[in-house]
Amino acid sequence: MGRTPCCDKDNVKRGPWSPEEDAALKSYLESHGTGGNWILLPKKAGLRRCGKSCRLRWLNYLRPDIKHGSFTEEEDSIICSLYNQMGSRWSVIASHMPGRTDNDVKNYWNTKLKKKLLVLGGKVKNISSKEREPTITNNALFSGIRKTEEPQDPAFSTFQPATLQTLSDVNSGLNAYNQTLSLNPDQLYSPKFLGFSNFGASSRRSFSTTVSLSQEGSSVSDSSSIAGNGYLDQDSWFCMDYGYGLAYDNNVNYYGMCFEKTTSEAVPSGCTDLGELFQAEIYNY
DNA sequence: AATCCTCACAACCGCCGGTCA
DNA sequence: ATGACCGGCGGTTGTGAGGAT
Repeated sequence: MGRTPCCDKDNVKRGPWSPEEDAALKSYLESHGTGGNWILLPKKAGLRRCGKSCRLRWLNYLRPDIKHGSFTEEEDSIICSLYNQMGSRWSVIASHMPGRTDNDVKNYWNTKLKKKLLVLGGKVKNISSKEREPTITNNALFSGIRKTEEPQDPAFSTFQPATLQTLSDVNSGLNAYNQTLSLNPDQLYSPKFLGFSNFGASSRRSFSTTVSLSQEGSSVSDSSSIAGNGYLDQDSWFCMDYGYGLAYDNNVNYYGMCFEKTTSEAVPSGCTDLGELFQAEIYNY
């Protein structure tokens, strides 16, 4: 026994809404509201549509406060960061972006952002403290990681499945990190994550980046103080919280950040949660 | 010009949780 | 306590436009 359907599927119109239907729905809602019942609404409004369909059309398209048009880089960063924190809770993510609907955000993620980010080939799994074994490479954790496209840069054609070690056994210090991570306050959207930008440029890798950090990752917030020349070349690593990141340059060429091996070298001073810190290799996407 | 392919986005489907009789 | 109903949500599919061949 399934649930009773919300409407008679044989007698309702489906598919794209016509301008006339839009006008009828909008007119009715503006003068009467929903009346607390979407199921009865189409009949009252003279529409041969399912109530759910009316609700969706209104919420996702007809509502006056809907923002149409392209997503901004700021919105990109918000989506990526919140997705990193909470996963596919699109309605919650959309609630942080006035004028955007959960459907908008979901579609945008699925059609654009995910492709740009999924160099990882899958969502990065969180690692419990139990799974963290200092200095032990844990291939299994990242067995699913792979590039989704051949790298543009021949230098990265030898991509190997990612491996991972924690940094929990390394000493604190600055010497391993000779790249500048300039913190851009404009990208600080939430206490729960930070934006790093303006890595500077090498001849091959010019980009700024927004790195999503979990709450614990706030411990790396002073990474901007890392001494360096502002350049990140193809062999460079940088330290970030567990998660994944989005990087893009001024031409909106996206890079993925693949968490990979760690080093016995030091992490920046101020990184207090070493168990959460890994290194990421950056790949062209 | 015709066909195929890709992409973006709108729309649908089915499940879940809250509410209420 | 139970079941029906409804709204909300996330996953998935459908559709049309535009580009490539």
